[in-house]
Amino acid sequence: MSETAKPSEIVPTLADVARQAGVSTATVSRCLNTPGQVQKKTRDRVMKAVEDLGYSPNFSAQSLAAKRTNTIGAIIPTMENAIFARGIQAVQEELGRAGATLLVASSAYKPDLEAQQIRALVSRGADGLLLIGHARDPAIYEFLDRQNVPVCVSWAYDPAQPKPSVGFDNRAAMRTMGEAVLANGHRRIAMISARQFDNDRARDRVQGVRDAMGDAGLDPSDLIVFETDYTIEAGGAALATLVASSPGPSVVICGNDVLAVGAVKAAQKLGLRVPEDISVTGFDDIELARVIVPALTTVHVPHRQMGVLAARQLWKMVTNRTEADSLQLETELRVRGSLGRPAH
Amino acid sequence: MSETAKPSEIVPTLADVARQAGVSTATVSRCLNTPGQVQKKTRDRVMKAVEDLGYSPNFSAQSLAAKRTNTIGAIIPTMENAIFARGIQAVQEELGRAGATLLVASSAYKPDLEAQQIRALVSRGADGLLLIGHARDPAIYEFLDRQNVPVCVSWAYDPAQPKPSVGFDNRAAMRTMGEAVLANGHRRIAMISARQFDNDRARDRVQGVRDAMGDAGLDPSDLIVFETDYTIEAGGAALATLVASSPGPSVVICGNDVLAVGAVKAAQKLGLRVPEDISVTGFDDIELARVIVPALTTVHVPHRQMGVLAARQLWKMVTNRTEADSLQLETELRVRGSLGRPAH
DNA sequence: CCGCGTAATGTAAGCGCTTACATTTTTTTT
DNA sequence: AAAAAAAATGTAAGCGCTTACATTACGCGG
Repeated sequence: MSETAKPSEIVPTLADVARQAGVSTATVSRCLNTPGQVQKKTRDRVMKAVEDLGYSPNFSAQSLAAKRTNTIGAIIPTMENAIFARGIQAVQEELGRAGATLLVASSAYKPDLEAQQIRALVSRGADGLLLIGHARDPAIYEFLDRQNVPVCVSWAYDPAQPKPSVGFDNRAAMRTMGEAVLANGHRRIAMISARQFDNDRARDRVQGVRDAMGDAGLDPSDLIVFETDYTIEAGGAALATLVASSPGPSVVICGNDVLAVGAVKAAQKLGLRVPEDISVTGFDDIELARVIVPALTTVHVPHRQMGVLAARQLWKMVTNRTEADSLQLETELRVRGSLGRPAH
Repeated sequence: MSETAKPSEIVPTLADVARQAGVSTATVSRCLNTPGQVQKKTRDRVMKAVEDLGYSPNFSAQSLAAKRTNTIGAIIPTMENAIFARGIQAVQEELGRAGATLLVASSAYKPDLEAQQIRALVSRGADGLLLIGHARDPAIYEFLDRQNVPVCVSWAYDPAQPKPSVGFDNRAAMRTMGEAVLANGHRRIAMISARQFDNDRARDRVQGVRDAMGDAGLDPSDLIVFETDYTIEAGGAALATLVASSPGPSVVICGNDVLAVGAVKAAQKLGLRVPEDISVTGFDDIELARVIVPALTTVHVPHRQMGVLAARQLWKMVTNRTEADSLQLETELRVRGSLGRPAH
């Protein structure tokens, strides 16, 4: 059935449908887009022709003519972390409800790759863009403004930033975690984080822990921060390095659950019991956090809800051509087995 | 910086660049697409104009005129399972190397949603489509043939099917698992699977276990199959149901790792030790499989490699406008702690 | 310095659709 | 039943780009 497709078979166009139905192309177009405007009898005839010919509109032509694509672009750091996968799935569903399509690209946490993807999505006619975190080259925002493409930032919340954001306060969330850690009596605190330089969320999370330390009368600069990639292996390697130092930390606060899982596994492999010998905490509350033993103490983030709200906000910006407000979501500390009191 | 964008700011077009550089639009187009054809001096002038104006080509116009989008569409069942996320990430990277873009949609394992997404991607001008598994309404393949859109199937391998596939033999892979289970002495075998009706991979995996049973002189129809969704919760619920039956199974073979993780967790919650009281196996070998204790005995699938090969194959079909061959990948049984000998 | 072949550039015809505006048909009003 | 208003349909001008073909510029042998 799928020999080298017959080159004679030509894909039908609007004009073909119009001819077949004996109407003008305008009428066919209206049947498809604003069916209310055309008489039932005509419409039926047109729809039959559409059916018979197996017509399917050409998206490029459509958006070229209409100057609208009903498409939203999203660029996430990676598809391999469940938090983005889940959030973006929610965005997709919500946009689908509104009749829009989502185009997803991933940047592998690389700013220049992200810039490239942004250009690609814009040139594809994305009506709006969903970006993760505020931090990026101002030139990008200028470009976006010039192209008139509305942007909504997510996975972060900061109304002071130029672009509206739908997300949570990473710093405050991690401060809560820091407080819980301190309340357990920990004083030798280390942190495994993503690179802070080009990742504002990572930066905020580190700052949150420092805030908690400062509030407790400790010197925030005592916090040991180890920067690495967001992978299980990297988390494990980081933990190994940290415990090898002296004095080793009694708790390792991880920038996300993936790192934390790596850390727990590595600790156990080194013969350390979690949390008796060393405590570990995460961030995000992905499935992994509850599968691992002990379960991770972590910060629960409502990823799906965030996706839904971000989608709505962005779509509002696109359809009304107005700026939207920032929206803050609540996170919640989930205390589970991986956090205990220090040994001595 | 991003007040309601000034409506006066107009997005520059090819013609604007041409005017600014004092050349024709054809020359500008050539500078961008086939720079070799234009003299260095002219090219520099044009590139400067492009830069100055911040010009970025309009994708719709481009593909409308060129009848080519350099875009591949992929429809996966879900983004929430790491196996697809990872494989698709590899596809994306490989296509990127070839200068193509990947558009991803997910169908939530729903055939009608998948059909809709296929139409959407085709009308967006996807030059080719990557689909998961062979099983779908023949009308869809007819539509695709009519539209001249090459298709490559992945996550499955069956050269007898009309469309070329890049993947592995689900049936043979699961037969290997069945053999390992039998070799451990299990005779009361249950399986938790996805719906077989519209999922050929699930069907093949069940069949694989039956094959192994038949070979061992057992009655393949003795296999108890419980069909449910591919989620941790569903896997747990399924296990609870299975162990409540009498005689309970001594091993539960799961259609994938996600189900298996749910099953292990549920068994442990019921006070059953894995594998002493009950064995559990998975399929895919995702990260979760090694994080859980005991680690899952599972079938390792080279997802990234599969993605890379599928991408190449598909791109070859698109650029050469020819059919490509099917490619078979090897899977490998990974025996870990979750599979043991039955209690008695 | 002419004529020729080749390389560089320009001209203009679409690609398939939407939509403002013009025209025709139907319905409503008086 | 004619006039006015409203609804349905048609006409045709683009949308921003690519590309076949036409034209011009350039380099070189004779």
